Amino acid sequence: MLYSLNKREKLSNKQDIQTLFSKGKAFFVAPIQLLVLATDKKELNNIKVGFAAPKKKYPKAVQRNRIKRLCKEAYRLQKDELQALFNPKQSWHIMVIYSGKELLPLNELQKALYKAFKKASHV
RNA sequence: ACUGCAAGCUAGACUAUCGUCCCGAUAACUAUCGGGAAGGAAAGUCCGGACAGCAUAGAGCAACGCGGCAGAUAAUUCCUGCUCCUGAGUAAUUGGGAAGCUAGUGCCACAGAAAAUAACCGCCACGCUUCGGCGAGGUAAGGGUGAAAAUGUGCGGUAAGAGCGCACGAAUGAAUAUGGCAACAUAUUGAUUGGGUAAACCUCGCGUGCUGCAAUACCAAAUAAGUAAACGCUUGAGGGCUGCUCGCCCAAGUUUAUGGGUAGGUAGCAAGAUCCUAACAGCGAUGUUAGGGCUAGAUAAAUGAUAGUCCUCGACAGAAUCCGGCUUAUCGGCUUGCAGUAUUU
RNA sequence: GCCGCGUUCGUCUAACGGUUAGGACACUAGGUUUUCAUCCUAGCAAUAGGGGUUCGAUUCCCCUACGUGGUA
Repeated sequence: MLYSLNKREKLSNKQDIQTLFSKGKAFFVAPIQLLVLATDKKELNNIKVGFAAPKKKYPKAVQRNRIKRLCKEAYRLQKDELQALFNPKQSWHIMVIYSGKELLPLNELQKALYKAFKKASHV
């Protein structure tokens, strides 16, 4: 339970993603770009996350899968600390987009993700 | 042993911890247990099918594809084997293609007399002559151009020449015999010889109805109302109807713009032209029989991370309806057969 | 996923199967000018890659690579 990341904690509605991309606020820290949107929907988990990699920078499916897996792992291992940064009264939709030129190893990716979340939570 | 050619196989292994998706059971709303979880190309979408929807009285045209023979298959233009032509290679082997220019039309730049009913310079006899040639013919041996110039060489023949005749060849299609299921090959006979190009238009033969799982079916919601314009109401607008035409059927409203609105779920969807092993038939593609297995099924989309050990230190790369082929990418490793070179026996 | 279209100098483009692949802008050199700009002259520079048909391919055919559009 502590380190889990299953279907309920991921963005799974097509319309939610559309509104997130059109109305969400964007933050850029190092290789990671975040899209954050506060919603009024009442759900069990207060944070829903999605992961993405741009097709223009990574044309091969293997590369995109690799990026998304590493990002998921980095989020999963420090989920409690990241979730504590956001207001638990609202529910949040967050999209994590990796737009760096080269792949980072996992421990550096964790630090970068934490920095990005911290910046987004301040605003 | 080295270099190469062809065919095929493989695509790091194991342990521990945390985590993802699906199925089943127990719980009952998020847990536990058990089972399963990417490829040889999953890729490109170049072909062929399955499956689904729509269409289909019938006829013609158009469009597209293919074109040696036989086999194999659910099916094909792919595949397998063979025949012929041609390019590469010392060879094993391998790339390309194969109906019809004697149905018609077009094109063949530059050069050259002429690029297709051949005659510029030549050669030849005849007539005239002011002896320089001129006229009306015959001829295609010689000349140079070009990618290509009217079957090559020799002898005979002739005014000069010419397949005009002969000998030896070349090419084409025909008949007969032999071999082969056939394409075709070999031999003999007699015949003919006026270019190339159909991956030029085209002709002949054969094949193809169209669209594609974002197909399609069901549930829920919606496609509304209003306004404006055009055409029409049996003298037929429009639709069925698809590339077009004929033809057939239905027909009183139809089309466009504006306006405002939907896009969620379930099935399709994983037991099949199925996979593995063995035997048999066949040169092979492939087929038959026996035994065993159930082996991904998501919908923002699942296989990862960390630590350790070993080795040859790990390439290209990620399923989205499913199969058969082709093509392309690929670090290496292994097996079999064959060719060439060198050495030894 | 399925179905189409395209690729020519650094950029935008032209071409009947037949020249040394043409033009404009840009770049380089020279000239004109006291100098710069304008103008004039010359130069540089391309058929996406591979194979085939043909006497000869930018053009015709096949394969590959890349780009791009449609389809809810």
